Amino acid sequence: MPELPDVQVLKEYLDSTALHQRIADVTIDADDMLEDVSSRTLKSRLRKHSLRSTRRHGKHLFVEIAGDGWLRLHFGMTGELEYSKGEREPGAHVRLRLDFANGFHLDYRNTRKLGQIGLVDDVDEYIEQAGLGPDPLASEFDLASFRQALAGRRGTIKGALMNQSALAGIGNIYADEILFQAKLHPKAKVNRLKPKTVEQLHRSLQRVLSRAIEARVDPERFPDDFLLPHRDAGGSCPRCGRELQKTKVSGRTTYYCASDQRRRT
DNA sequence: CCTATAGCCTGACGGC
DNA sequence: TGCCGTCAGGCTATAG
Repeated sequence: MPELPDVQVLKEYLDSTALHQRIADVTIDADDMLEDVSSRTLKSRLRKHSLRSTRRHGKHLFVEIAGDGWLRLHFGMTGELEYSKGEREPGAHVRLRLDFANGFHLDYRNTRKLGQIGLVDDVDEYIEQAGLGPDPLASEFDLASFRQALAGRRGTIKGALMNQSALAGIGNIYADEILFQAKLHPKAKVNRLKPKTVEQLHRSLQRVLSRAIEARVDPERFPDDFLLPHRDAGGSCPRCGRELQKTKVSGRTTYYCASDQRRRT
């Protein structure tokens, strides 16, 4: 699930709950999800420190450990965070639990283990080294940056939007939504797009991501013209009412409106 | 540069 | 009820 808007909501959740408290204990059950760090090291880097701030880039959440370094969380398809109080043992899919001195704990849960937990010294360096593209919600991500991100690419626009080294943060779901809002066919070729289309796509992209965040990624609070709540077999287009098409683009299940998304340039 | 494919891991769902 | 195949919103490695 967690794409850029979801991770932003998780970031704000963490910001409003788990910062500035001493970590009394750390439980890890995620050996195969740990990225370049041992369970032991991670534990000792976290314990007795507190979390100071967070940053998000694309689908990655970085949590500053007072003292030094950053905890990097990637959520894969099934990752989530929960801050709560209680003595209960971590549930089956809790990969990381931070117990705070105030009796609360923060759980990073991930059913399918497709995410990652890591430690990085320098966030910008990590982004660079991981080859992540720009974050489309960063203030400096203007039309020129978007053009730059698409420059020299071929293939489908949907594939390009989901390519994390072109742009960081868009996944299958939001790619569909952005293309729907831009009234563009998901198989349109990137290098065939008219400047005007790229401009419109840039607007749709920013609008979709920020609206989703405003709605706290709750489909019930999405604008009425969003595709996402209808993105299911048998779902119909919120604009024209026709049944949505289901197909594969760049290997991913894709829903679109054959009538409203005819444009390919 | 691109695509398609398989694989990582687990749970939900539909068909029999 | 149980078993089995399929599929899922991430990402990588491989081959072409």
